[in-house]
Order: sequence, then structure tokens, then C-alpha cells
Amino acid sequence: MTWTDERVELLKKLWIDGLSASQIASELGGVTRNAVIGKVHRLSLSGRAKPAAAPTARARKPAVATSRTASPARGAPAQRPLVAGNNALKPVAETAPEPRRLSRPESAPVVVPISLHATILTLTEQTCKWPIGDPSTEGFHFCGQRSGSGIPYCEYHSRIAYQPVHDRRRDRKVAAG
DNA sequence: CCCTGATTCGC
DNA sequence: GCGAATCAGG
Repeated sequence: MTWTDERVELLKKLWIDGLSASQIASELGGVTRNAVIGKVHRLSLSGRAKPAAAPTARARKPAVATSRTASPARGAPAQRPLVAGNNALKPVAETAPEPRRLSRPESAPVVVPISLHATILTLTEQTCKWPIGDPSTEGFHFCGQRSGSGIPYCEYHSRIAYQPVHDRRRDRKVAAG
């Protein structure tokens, strides 16, 4: 994939909006989060909502003299946080509404996962995307429990989502008889 | 483990 | 310029 103007613009938008690199990567498609981060740095967009970032010495240090650390001339001390007006777009932590439980499982031996109040900003490929609440209201969020790799829901919500039909046969013994 | 961003450097 | 590999941290 190439960084077309459109993709760069979308990258900028999403980054400023506060999405993580991995989420932006999946949104764009065809790139990894590393690519996104690399691009973000090249665009000098890095320090988003960090007003006073302490210069934590995070310079990569060679553990045992690897072949990668060969050019000390690369060390660029110039590190300026050129963000100033992003506060308006900074995601504000909304007052968390009381976490709601889902409708009581009839007889599931599984513990109902308490909602982690995952938002669209915290969902990843491995977090349960079971919607909780009304998407049109403020308290809407997602389950957020860990789900299996590639599985959109946690164990509990997978049972609901993929409820087998044959389970319903049990009801018919009365209705049909 | 899962995740986050930061950095380096071969390509 | 690009991004995988790597690092450092939560």
C-alpha cells in the first residue's frame, strides 16, 4: 500500500482523534501499526496529547552490542513537542455511567462479564465487541472482555451470538404437544 | 499475555 | 520514504 494523500489525511485525523496506531492501521487496511507509527513520526505528529512530556530516556540501547547500533551520528537530540492546539480534539473522559449487566442468562454456567466499558477507542481485534446499551445514547459501549484470536466476542457473548438452533427444540416439547 | 508508542536502520 | 524489528513501558 502507498501513502496516498487521502490515506495520509485519514491517518492524521484518526491519530489526532486519539485512536491508537493499531486501530488506525486496521482502519486504513494494508498496513501494520508499525507503519502507522513510522508515518506518524515522519509527519512529526507524534506527541499528541502530551503537554509536558518528560524526556524519559527511551533511547534504544544495545543489550549486547548488536549489529544495529552502528551509527551514533543518527542521534538527533532535537525533540520538540510541536503540539499545542490539539486539546480541543482530545478525547475527554466522559463520566462513566454505571456499568450495566446484560439480561440475566437463563442458566448459563458462565459468569456474566462485567462490562469493561470499552469504547470504540479501546476495541482491538481481540476484545469483545458485543455492544452494550443504545448506540444512540451516551453510555453506549462494548463488552471489552478478551476474546479469542479472531473471534469478535468473548466466550459469554459468543454463546449468545451463536446460539445454536437445536437448543430451542426443548421449548417445542410443550408448544408442539 | 495483551496492549501502547518510540526508535533504529536495511531496504 | 517506508516499515519490520526492536525496545520500553502499562
